[in-house]
Amino acid sequence: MTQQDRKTPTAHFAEKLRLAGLRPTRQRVAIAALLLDGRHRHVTADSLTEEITTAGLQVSGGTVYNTLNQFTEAGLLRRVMVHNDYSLFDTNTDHHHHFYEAKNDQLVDIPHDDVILAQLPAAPDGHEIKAVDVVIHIQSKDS
Amino acid sequence: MTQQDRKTPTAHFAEKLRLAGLRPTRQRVAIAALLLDGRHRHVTADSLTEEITTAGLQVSGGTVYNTLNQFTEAGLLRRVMVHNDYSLFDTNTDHHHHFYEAKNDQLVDIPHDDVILAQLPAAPDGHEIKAVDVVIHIQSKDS
DNA sequence: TATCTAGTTTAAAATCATTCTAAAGAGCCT
DNA sequence: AGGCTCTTTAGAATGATTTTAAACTAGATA
Repeated sequence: MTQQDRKTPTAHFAEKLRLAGLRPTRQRVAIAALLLDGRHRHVTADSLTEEITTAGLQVSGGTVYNTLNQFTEAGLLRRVMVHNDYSLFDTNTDHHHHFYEAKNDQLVDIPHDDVILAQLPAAPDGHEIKAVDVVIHIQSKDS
Repeated sequence: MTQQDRKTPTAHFAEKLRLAGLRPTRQRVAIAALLLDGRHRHVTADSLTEEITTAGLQVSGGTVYNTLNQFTEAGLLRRVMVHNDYSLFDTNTDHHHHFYEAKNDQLVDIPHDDVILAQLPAAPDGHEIKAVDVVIHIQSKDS
């Protein structure tokens, strides 16, 4: 982040959205400021709504869902698939994998280098590989 | 499958359910006969209901869901996580991975040996690895 | 075989995340 | 400022899944 960015944080995120092909509306900039600040974490529509409220902001429920989907579509967020109960989004879009503990619905990042895929199958004819997701399901030893 | 199994298919599946700790009710045996015959495929609550109907059987919707969950819990089926729209179950519980094409919601098995994980991280303290799922997202080259 | 009881099934209602709707509002180009 | 399109909004709608309470059944026991 440059000094100029620090002076006008809103402009920084607005620009980021523009680059992603998204019109920087008040709501999108606000959500971008919360989610795209570089911190790596996992959010849900619900947890994000809570953050927004806590921050004293106001965004309708539908818009929270729309924004989360649009950010994901634009590559600003990444959807993580570990269960079917609700959607999880990862603010870290770099290539990395996850530990998942079902019991506590806990998701933990695994550094990129800690998983080595020595061999992958070729994609079926006419197809190409877009992404490889590794989810390591774990559980408490005493359970 | 032994010759005796062939003579009394119902008894075969009833036994299988008992071994899994599930009381072999009419409904569970019927569903087991459809899903646990050794064929490897992916089903949803919906597609299973259709199969049941086609077979001229009758099982309530709630029971289809319950049974799918119980079979999964018992290790007779495996839940596959590729999207949040509805649950997918794999009749192949052996260790293997998947190709997934989001556009057509198409899931394809990858033979066990075609993926080699040369290195895995240690599970977080106090935890152990229960399963490792690899999903390779693919897409049509011309899209 | 009749009886009992805990576990199951059922249809219907309830839940809950998510999407859709139509109307009001806001970027942004000229 | 004007205008056109994209967004937001509140609320309704959707749809998969779970829950409910009552009717039923597998399997053990007498």
